[in-house]
Amino acid sequence: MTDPQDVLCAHFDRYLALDEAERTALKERSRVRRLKRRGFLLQEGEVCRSYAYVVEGCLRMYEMDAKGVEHNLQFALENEWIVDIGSFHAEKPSSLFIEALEPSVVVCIEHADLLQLYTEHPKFDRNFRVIIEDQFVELQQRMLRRNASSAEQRYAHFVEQHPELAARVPNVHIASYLGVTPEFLSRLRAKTARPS
Amino acid sequence: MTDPQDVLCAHFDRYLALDEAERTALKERSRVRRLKRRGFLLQEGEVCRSYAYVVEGCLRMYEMDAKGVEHNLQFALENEWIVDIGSFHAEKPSSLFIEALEPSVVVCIEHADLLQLYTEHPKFDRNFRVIIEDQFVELQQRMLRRNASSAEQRYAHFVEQHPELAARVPNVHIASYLGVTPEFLSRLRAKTARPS
DNA sequence: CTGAATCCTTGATCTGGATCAAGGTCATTT
DNA sequence: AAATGACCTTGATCCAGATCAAGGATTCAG
Repeated sequence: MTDPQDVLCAHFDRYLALDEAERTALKERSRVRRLKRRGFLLQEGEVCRSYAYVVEGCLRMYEMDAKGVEHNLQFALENEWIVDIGSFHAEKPSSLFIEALEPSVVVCIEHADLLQLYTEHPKFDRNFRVIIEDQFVELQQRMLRRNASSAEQRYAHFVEQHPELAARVPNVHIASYLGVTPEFLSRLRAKTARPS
Repeated sequence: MTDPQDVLCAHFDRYLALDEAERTALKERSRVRRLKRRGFLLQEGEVCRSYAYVVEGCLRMYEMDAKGVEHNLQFALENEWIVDIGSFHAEKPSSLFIEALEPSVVVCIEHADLLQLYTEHPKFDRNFRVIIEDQFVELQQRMLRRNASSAEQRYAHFVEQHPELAARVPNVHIASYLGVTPEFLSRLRAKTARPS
């Protein structure tokens, strides 16, 4: 049960549980990858070839702007998915990077394999639909917060909702995710820690 | 072919085309609603009961904050979907409003009906998965722009990508969607219109 | 053990965009 | 034909957060 692919199967069982055939197909059509800290799963200009499920570790997906500044779009901890869906489906070059923040283990499904899974076992259509819907809802709420709340409120909310990330990920990356500079986040932290 | 439900069927044909049985099921399980300008499809506190496809008109989805300020999350023109997916699937009260900005015609699918469609015709799982994926990718890009670009750049991009909306929707709403005040958007417009 | 990344912090200053206030133009209602 | 309200604009002022600059604390490679 510590086998990465079994972990992935168990993950799907939290949605519409898989039967034996689906489980086998999933294992055949996925593969385990290990990344060292700072290793890239995707770099700007490449096509995003795999839909990745994190079994262990922590990754981030970000874009680099014209000035070389990075903007974090998403983190993925254990049991979360990470992929540039646009690039993956269109098989077009991505503008994003996916980097491991810790030594990580992911289970990858490539484009052709996922299509096979979809057509041979429609349950995957269903499960991936639900997975994406959940991510979509979260992203919508994040967008609303970005427009409706101050940096201070956004940071407080982040720490409350993602204590795990707040503890494991450097503040520079959290700042970028929240849309503020690391300096300003540092000041916010100083303020809320000791409102003496 | 000017029948709203036929328009909806035609829309699905752009993904995995529907067969006769699916088409019939879809028509049975959806219903047409007409909204006058300023009419609400959803109000804060209600459960979002319908997945809505816009056949004619224009709607917006927004949240109202503690100070009574509105924050636009999404617009929907002809051939676009609008729904609070979180509320819809969990059948929990929404914090959002969906309002018609023009007299509009929408085709609505209610929760129980959509579940029926999903289980009786797995193709709907597929099609709705793809529809959501596309919306998700757009929202991700919007999130990145929100963090990486200035208000001026975001507005320019909006006008370029959504000339239709820029023409049909009052600037107050565009400002809110972009995350700036109407006053500031007005100044941006004045600047770019005549850099004399 | 040592130099060099990373990461965090703090200060001084600057600015994009908010806020407050007022006036102007239409369109819709009565 | 007023009158209300929706929408846009412009000015004056203010502030949240950026930028620039420097220093300290860990961690890590050689």
